[in-house]
Amino acid sequence: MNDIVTDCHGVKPLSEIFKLLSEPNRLRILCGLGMECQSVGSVVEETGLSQTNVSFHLRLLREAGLVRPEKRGAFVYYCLPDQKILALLDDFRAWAETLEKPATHKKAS
Amino acid sequence: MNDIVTDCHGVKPLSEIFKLLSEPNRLRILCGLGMECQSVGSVVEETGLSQTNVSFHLRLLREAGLVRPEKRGAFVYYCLPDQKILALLDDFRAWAETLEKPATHKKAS
DNA sequence: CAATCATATAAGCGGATACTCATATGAATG
DNA sequence: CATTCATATGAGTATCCGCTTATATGATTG
Repeated sequence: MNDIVTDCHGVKPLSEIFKLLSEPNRLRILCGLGMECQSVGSVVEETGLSQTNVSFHLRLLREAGLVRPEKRGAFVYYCLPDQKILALLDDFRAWAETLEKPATHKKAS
Repeated sequence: MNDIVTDCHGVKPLSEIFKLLSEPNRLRILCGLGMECQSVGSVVEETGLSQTNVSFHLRLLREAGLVRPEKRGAFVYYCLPDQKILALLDDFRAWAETLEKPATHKKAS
């Protein structure tokens, strides 16, 4: 296990995935697709973002294969091709909550 | 499980972690600390990055609690406070490799 | 087929960020 | 204590990225 330490040069593709997840709105969109596929309009409504902006984010996620579009009439529904990402995100969040940030030292005034 | 889908608004802190991991050099640095603590100079040597740049990245990682500094004489060694992140990164990478990117449609010429 | 609705794309702006150069701090060594 | 070594910080710059304002495509409906 932990093959990652044996090949620290192959982190580029992984970092690109993280870049996609590093944008709060994008992560929120992805997270919103967790329960079920959603149309673009539905995502717009749920997030409060502009339609243009949502389409833009969805495109990035789609091009990376993180979401999959599905045409239904005039609508396009976006789905998670693999629900496993939700578990991964949860694992990460659980771990993140255990992080102890260092004391920011302020001088006593 | 998958609490993340029940609270898509609390993704901000998680996205900040991902932002830290989204920079290839930063991820490479973190990855290099997997086996053992390393001094700044050692990281510089291993990555080929400038000392200033390494210090800059290490600061961000440190402030987030992802790495922990340890003074040893004139040197500062950086360590992973929690090796679990290596497993998480590996899980993510394994999953990322299963992603099917959509066919970029080119016209037949 | 004209109009409308759902979604996608293009161009541009403003802010964030990764990197460099210069410099500062702080420890070891003579 | 002066010099050197290890690391950290600050300012400046160039690039990237997210968002908006148009505009385009493509499907439905009358």
